[in-house]
Amino acid sequence: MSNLTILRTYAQTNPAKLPPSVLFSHTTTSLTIYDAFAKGIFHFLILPRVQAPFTVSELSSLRTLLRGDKARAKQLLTALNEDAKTLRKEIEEEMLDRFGFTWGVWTGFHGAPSMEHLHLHVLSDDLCTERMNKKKHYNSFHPKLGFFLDIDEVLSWFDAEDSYFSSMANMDPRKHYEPMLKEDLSCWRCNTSMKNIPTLKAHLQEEFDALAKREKAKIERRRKLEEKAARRETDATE
DNA sequence: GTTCTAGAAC
DNA sequence: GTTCTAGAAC
Repeated sequence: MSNLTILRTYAQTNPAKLPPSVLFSHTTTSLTIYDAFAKGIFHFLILPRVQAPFTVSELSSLRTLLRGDKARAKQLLTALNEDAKTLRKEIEEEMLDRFGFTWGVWTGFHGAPSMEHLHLHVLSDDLCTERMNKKKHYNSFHPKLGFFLDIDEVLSWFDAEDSYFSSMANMDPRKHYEPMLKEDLSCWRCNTSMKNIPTLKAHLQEEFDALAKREKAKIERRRKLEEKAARRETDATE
């Protein structure tokens, strides 16, 4: 099976036949799969299943979708966005269970995707997993570079002027998006420039650890306050 | 995606 | 000398 079209194959397969190592969940219109090369601790892809009136080729990428019927595209993206909201809640529950706090989860498309078939990334913003090894991996998710297209931003194009919408829909991936992957490395949280990937990853890990500490302390403070309030309540009724 | 490697950076 | 990147080949 070709790597470039594996997502297309999944999108055309009966979900019951997909292995649990691939499939996380599905609905009548979409599949949520684990990203095989997770760049965040949590990293999923939501794919639209191939169903009329959509054709395989219209669902090839965000670009092909946006260049097709506009109303239909908006409806499909809105549905994917709803699936993503549900998924984000599930991710946050698991974050609390496994890590004791929650952190950011991003939802968006790559401007120049490397695989066929529309796929919406839903990933946690830690970005220093084992699979994060190359500048282009990191830059493809950097929220300030423009390669990663947040779904809310994409949906906002539908409410903009037609000329703007069509300019975004017709953007040349090779000319517009691909050069962004070569930008210098910088921390997306604090903007500090980083000389290479190992340095960046160590820095991101520090940022993450500091965030974990702050967030857990916040949760603990809240818990203590609630405990105190509950105690006062009991005292008052005694 | 991975592996290999030349050359740059340190 | 070692670490790291980036491009080519697969």
